[in-house]
Amino acid sequence: MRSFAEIYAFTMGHGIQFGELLTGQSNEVRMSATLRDVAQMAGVHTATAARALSESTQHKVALNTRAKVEHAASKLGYLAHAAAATLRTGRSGFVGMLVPDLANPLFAPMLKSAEERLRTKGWTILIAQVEPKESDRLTALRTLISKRVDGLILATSQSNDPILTLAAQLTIPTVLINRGLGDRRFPCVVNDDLESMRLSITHLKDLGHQHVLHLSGPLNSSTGLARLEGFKRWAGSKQAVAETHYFTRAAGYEAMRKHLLKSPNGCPQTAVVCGNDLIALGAIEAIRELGGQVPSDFSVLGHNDMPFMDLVFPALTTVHVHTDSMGQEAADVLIQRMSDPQGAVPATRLLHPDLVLRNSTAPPRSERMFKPRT
Amino acid sequence: MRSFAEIYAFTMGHGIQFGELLTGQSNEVRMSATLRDVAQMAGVHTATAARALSESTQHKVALNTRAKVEHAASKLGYLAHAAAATLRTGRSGFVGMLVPDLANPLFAPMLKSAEERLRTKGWTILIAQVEPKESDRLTALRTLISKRVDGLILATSQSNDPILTLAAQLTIPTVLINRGLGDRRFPCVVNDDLESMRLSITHLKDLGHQHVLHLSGPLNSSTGLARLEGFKRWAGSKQAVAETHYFTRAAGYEAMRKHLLKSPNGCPQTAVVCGNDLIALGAIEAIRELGGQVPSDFSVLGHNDMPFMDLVFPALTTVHVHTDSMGQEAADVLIQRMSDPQGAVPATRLLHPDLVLRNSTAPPRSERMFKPRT
DNA sequence: CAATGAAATGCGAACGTTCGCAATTTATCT
DNA sequence: AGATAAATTGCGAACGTTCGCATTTCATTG
Repeated sequence: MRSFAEIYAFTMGHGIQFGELLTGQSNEVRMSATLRDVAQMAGVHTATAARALSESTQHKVALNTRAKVEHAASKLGYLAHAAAATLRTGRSGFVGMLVPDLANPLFAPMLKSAEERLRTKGWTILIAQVEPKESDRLTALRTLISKRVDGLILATSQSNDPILTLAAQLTIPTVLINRGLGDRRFPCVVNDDLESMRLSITHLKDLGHQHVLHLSGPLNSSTGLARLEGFKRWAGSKQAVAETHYFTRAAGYEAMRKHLLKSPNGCPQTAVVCGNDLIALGAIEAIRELGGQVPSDFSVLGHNDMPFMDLVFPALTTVHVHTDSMGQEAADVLIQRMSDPQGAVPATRLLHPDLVLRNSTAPPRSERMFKPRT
Repeated sequence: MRSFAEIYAFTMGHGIQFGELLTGQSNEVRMSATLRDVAQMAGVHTATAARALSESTQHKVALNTRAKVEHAASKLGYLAHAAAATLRTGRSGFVGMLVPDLANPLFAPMLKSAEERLRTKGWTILIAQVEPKESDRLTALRTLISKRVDGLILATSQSNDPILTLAAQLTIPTVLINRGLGDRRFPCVVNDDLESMRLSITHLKDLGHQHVLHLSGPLNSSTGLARLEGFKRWAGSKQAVAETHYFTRAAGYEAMRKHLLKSPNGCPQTAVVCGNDLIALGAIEAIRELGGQVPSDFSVLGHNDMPFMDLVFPALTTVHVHTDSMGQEAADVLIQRMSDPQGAVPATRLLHPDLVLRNSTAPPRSERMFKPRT
């Protein structure tokens, strides 16, 4: 434990000065100096102290009073009580962010870049991870509302999600991220999934593939839906499609396995376009387990280009989604909406994806059918 | 846009009833019914309404008044104003979490599991990502303090971090996670890095390795330091060590490259024990670039077992750190401290790591020296 | 120097909740 | 029934900030 003197010298050097408030004995700081204390010490009224301390109002204060107040504030280690300000102003400085799964590496860059952007502008992120269960999602949202968030970033909305309705009703500035393309009520920041699929399918056609399977994600998610539409649009509606119920490795594994095992004559498809990278990883596992090789027996295409997809084996050909720009743009749009809630709802921002060629795609195999080993 | 009736029916079905408050015209909800509104509607005093609505006090209220109040509350879509409660009680229901880098996959599971645990107990996580810069870290912490967080989870502390001193001075319940082993002021939840190193070194010795290189992480982090100590302890202090200045792929690449190029007669080491998985991935890249193979020329051991380390090539032998239990335990300890701030500081919790054998380690090569291709 | 306007400060009420205490109602017991 | 205790409710102040408005101080000008 440092000595009192050391701590004092230390905090001084960082603009915090507890000296006057340390109770000599216990080395403990009085928890919170209030604005009144500061004002008293500076010999001014609380309102004046408040004005001196707030960026936006300090021009209304004489220079030397401001100095007095600032000195007192730092001497006392004054930190404004945010809750009191919130109560008075109605603004909290919070932005609520709802994500389905924090461990999903897809969301990390979004959260990171959004947080950065918002923090520099003075907002703090309240994070809420939400279950698939509808009532839980509503509860989570209500909690955030009761904290009086100034805005919301929703990365969790299924198509027709009740929480969207609630957010709309409460007229809280809201941005949908990675979901909800086409929702008229909110600005959205999404990847251009149609373009993604165009890139994917074009790539496969160039390689010579004729029969392609789409392992779509859950179709009650706007992402899953959009990618399926893109697939149909560019690959044609006669191509095979299997829905996975989650965007997970396990779901991809299951769906691929089931598909390979269901056709008695073997599988005609030579390539698999997946709703996301995790599904692709699962699909690769299933293919291997049933005696196939990637890419020689099946080309596998991922989607999103999560971290480390360049290091898996085989390095996954996938569509890079700019999740970092996504978080950033979402933050920007939200900041705009929070500053001017009356303004028109900004148009959806479509982010251009990039195809990343790696080693999980190749020309189709020569045999027409692939028969799984059993 | 849905019709008013639809929305009404919908929200009803989810326990929210805006009916009475929708201004017929604009379809807009009056932003917030207050406790006074609820009390008025129920024909009771605000205090009674408050008692009826709070879990902990509703036993003090007659059954039918409680019903009246609850009915009014749901009818009005009442949501308590958290800031007001905070102002009055001093409790915020917030836990602040400081992490160095949200995009680092190591922290995702910690955040996820901590959030889950805390949410079920009624806390909301305030997230703050902090720069390496000292003054920024202090600013971030001060922001959290001003929000009146009930507790702190710090995943960011370097050894001797000034923010620790600040947290200690303010006597805010605090838990260190993944860092800070041995700090007497706070409970810590950390991996047993000594044990990790024991497992790693034993494994390499069993394979027959004699000369081992340690690519340590930055030594101003307690993690880097602890692992280096473990390395020295189990491998002996005569073994080679190189410090990387960050826990990143790039830093691992640089350090490994530099090490391989610096010895004119070639490199005697046959195995590399890395401070974390990212460093290991970088090291592998460097080895490959200079004409080496993993594991035939060098065995490479990671640490942490981040997501997807089973899928990289070669699948990385590494030490699995139970980051999810870490988040959970940190949350539990913190909850305990928040409920009883006077209680004794709980002992450090050491989590047992597990060695995960995969394909990046093998018996040492036969040639004594490895000469990089230039 | 008085008059005028601008700049600086003071005043005090609100924001919505909770909590100790007092007052009231209801139940319990002799 | 009357007295006592217990359960229920009301009352009102406080938490710390901000903001409109009133007041004071200061500089400027005819």
